[in-house]
Amino acid sequence: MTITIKDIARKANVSITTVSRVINQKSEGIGESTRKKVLAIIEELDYRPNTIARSMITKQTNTIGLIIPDIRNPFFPELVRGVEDLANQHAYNVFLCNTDGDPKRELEYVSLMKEKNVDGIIFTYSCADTIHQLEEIVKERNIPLVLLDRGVDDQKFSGVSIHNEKAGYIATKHLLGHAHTKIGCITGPAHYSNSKARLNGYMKALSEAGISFDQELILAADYQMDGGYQAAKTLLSKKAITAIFAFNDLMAFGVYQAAAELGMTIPDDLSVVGFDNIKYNQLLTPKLTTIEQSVYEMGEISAKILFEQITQGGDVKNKTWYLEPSLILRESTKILEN
Amino acid sequence: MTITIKDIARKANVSITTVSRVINQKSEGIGESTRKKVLAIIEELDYRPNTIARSMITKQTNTIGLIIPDIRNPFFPELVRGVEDLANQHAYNVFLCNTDGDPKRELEYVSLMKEKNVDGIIFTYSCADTIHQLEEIVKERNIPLVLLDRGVDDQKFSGVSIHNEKAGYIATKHLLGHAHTKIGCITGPAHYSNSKARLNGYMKALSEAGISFDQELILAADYQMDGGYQAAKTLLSKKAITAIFAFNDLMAFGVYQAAAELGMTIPDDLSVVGFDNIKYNQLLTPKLTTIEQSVYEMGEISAKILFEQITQGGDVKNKTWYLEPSLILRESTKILEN
DNA sequence: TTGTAAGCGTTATCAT
DNA sequence: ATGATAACGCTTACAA
Repeated sequence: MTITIKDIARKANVSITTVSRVINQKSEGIGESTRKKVLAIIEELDYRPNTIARSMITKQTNTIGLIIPDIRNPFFPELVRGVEDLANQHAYNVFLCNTDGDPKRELEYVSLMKEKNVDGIIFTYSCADTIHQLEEIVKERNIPLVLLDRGVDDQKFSGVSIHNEKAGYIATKHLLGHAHTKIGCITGPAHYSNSKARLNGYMKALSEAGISFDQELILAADYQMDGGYQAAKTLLSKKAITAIFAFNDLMAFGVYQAAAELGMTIPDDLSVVGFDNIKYNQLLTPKLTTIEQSVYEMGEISAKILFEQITQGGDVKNKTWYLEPSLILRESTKILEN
Repeated sequence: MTITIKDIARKANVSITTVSRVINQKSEGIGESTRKKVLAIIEELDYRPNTIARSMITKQTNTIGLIIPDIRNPFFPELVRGVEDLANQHAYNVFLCNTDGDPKRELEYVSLMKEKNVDGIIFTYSCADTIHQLEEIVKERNIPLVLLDRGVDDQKFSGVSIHNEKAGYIATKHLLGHAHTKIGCITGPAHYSNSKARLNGYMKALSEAGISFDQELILAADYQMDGGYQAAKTLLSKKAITAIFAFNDLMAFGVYQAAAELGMTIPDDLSVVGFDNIKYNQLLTPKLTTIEQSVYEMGEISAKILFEQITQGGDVKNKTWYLEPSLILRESTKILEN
């Protein structure tokens, strides 16, 4: 038998109300002697309050849901850890949910989290449609939700993201500064807001430099290594490209493979810029120049915003937070000679 | 206001018992007409039962705890995904907990999970002491627990792990087969059971080959990249080593770095075998020969065992499951010439 | 086939 | 300073 507040009360010769009071540190109105007595018995019996019963009344579970596409994508472990660490500091636990970016599963998990009565949700969604239904599901019970990395620009929810347009701009500028003008671009899925914003940055840099935009240099892929590989092969075969900007590191890895197959040397024949600064990408030869995202921090901030919403209860104004991107210079880019 | 079973009952003109029955698919004793009526109203009001209230009675939360050292260690995402996928199939959610291998946090999380009334725990612990206190904490309430990757040999709990000794044996055998006799060994922390077992395999292969064991060729590190780097530097400076067996890929990456710094070429001057077959380690040049662990599968199996224990309720016999290791031949090992 | 009522382990309200 | 008791939303005997 698990031991309950009743057992403590009985053994201490007090009411369960009193026990409840000492448990919850209600300082007012508790005799010092009884408090000590109760505490001693709690200790002795190693009693832990049943959080479920407590939740029933308080409507609080000290639990949040973290919904992401796939923890195996090396972008996410850092982020998850940032969230979990902050949650842990607040005595919260986190449910981890993998959707694979499937709209159906995304919505299912949101509903599931609601059923589990989480106090809040942190969500990286993939499908643009999701957000509409999301509003409906979430708003009815007014459960705090923070959007992560994607779709934060709508301002319908709070959100945290890197400043993607600026990042795209910086990366492209770097390549332009190295005399490249034929810059291939491997984007993420066309409907991802982060991919769109990065592309805007790319185009802005180009137009500032007075270089006309060539649609044929742009190819959308899937943020996966193999997608990057395929796109690079296509890109490199049909155009005289001297540089490629891949919208994430995974796809940049694919570019490396394609280049190797085509007998091109990086950075001599081809400059490459990635995005994310995934750990261990410095294992590549040559090391990848890339845009840094402080992913751990992103997780932390999203959790911080979520907890603000949770504690302030409901009708806080949405916050959108943009992290500053920075370019990590390594060895995969080079000034174009000829 | 959130809508409850009462609302449904009232609107359907039935008792809450009846509603409860149709929710829980108790087929017996429900009139087809009432069932339909109730179902319609549930649909109409988009009613979801409160899982918390349900848990209070059933003592089941459909939730498991997954306690690991650090999701950022590339070994774990695969594993976590394996667990989560299987959990999801069973309509379970998983709490993710990162301990950093800190004994205090390990125990804290176990207690926390107990307080959250999880139906079971999957646990990768680091500290050998942990397991004793673990028994006490867990056994009292008889909560199903499956050990992962480490410490499974004690048979005090169910567990899943690769057959580490065999793996160590295979890796060493491979190197011996390539005429290497001075084989350096970078192990994990000395008290980790998986590291010990791998070392046993190493020694077994050596002794079978009639090669005397040299303690100086063995160096313990921390399963981290930098630890591998440091160990390799020490190892390579003091002995004429022609091959290194690193007990995980991360440390093997460190070996690559050390070799590069010392002007050694892999595999010409040094053969390297890793362990884990982490994704993207094929990005290395040359690609790393390593021991494959089916980590995703490991996660799945652990969850499978856990669910068996959960459904069979308590006093099932502990199961220990060993996965077969296999050697992935790539480019980092070479027959020793001279 | 359906309903009444007890109970799960807490917290919150109102007395005392 | 302390206690009775209702309430949280559900499941489950037991009755009808």
